Amino acid sequence: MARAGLTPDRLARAGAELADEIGFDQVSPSALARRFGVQVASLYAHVRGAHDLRSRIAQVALDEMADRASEALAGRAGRDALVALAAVYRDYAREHPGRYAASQYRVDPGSPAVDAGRRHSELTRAVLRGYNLDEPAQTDAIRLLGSLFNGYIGLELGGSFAHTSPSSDESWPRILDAIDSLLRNWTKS
Amino acid sequence: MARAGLTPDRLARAGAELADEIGFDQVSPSALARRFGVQVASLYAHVRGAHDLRSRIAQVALDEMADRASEALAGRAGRDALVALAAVYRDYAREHPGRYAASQYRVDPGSPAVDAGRRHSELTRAVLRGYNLDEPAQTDAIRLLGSLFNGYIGLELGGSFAHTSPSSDESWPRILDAIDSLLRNWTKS
DNA sequence: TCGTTTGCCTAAAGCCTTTAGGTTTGCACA
DNA sequence: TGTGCAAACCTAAAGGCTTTAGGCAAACGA
Repeated sequence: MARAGLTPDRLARAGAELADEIGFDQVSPSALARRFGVQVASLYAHVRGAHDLRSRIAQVALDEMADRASEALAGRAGRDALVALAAVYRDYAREHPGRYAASQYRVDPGSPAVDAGRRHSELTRAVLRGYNLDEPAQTDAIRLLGSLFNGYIGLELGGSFAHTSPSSDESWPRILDAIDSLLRNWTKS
Repeated sequence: MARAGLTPDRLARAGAELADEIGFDQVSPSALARRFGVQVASLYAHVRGAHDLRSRIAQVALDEMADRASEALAGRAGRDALVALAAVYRDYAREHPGRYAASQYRVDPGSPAVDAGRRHSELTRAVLRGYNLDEPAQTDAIRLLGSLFNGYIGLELGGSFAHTSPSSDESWPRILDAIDSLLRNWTKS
């Protein structure tokens, strides 16, 4: 009987692919074992259980997004950086809806995903360097941007903006323009 | 054997309470039957299945929030209305985390929850009357506000803003101030 | 070559969802 | 006051998912 070569990492990566195909909340030890042609119980040697598996997939997604964001922000500042960061998240969510859903998975404190969260904060902070905000406005702005991106993508993926005009693609850049202007004039608000 | 007096409505309402107690995704036909002291199969006479049950709970939550918002907006305009609407959503989410989670449940097109969604849009549109935006900026602004509220509450409930200063309670009004200013100057952006 | 570790297996318990079909309850109406 | 009927609730059962326990065999070091 040839071995499948399972490792926690390969499981997480395959789980991420599976999430994009069948939806994150359909991903389970059971579904993943099927994909590897392996008995369900075999997964439990590599992963503590369903929750652990999903957390690892979340981690994969958060890391991938942070990597993309890092790359996109290199050499950009101000409005350019803002638009680029926004595009990274939105594009990632559209290319990989399952992984994006995974990134929203409630992960328990102490997990490495908390660090990934911090990494995303820092990337947003980098964007804000172009706007010269001082504390606490900078933290407020990080929260605003995080909320807006998450919220917009969530609603868009949920279909809230479909079947209404203007299209979501048209609204998005105009909203970013408005936010750019807001950030440039934050103190004067 | 005394009857429990089940109806689709009572099930949805009890499901909403249960969601606040044990978390929305723990709510299931099985859990609800336990609470009513009834066999699981009995629920299937009133509700088509787990998905239908959760959709009905989502509906309850969306309606309750819209009712509160309606009341809160009466007699308010401009910044007051904005702050009041934001408070309705945020307070509801904190008082009823399970119900709030339910309101995010992906509901299929054609369901009455779609109308509830429209009702929320209209309430946001009412807030914007105080800012004199014309189309398509008004739709953009509705989407911005919806995204921001949903996003902020989601992150806050997920603990993303805990353990960092300033507290979420401090950031929130400042963010609303910034948004108020943004809306007042939208065209000039 | 042999032992040991490790990877994957079978088996089984316990939970959940859903369907099928039976019994009882209580209301409408004679 | 009885009687019939629709509904409400029940038992039974199939099938899926998660998790634990213990067994066989493959790979690897000595």
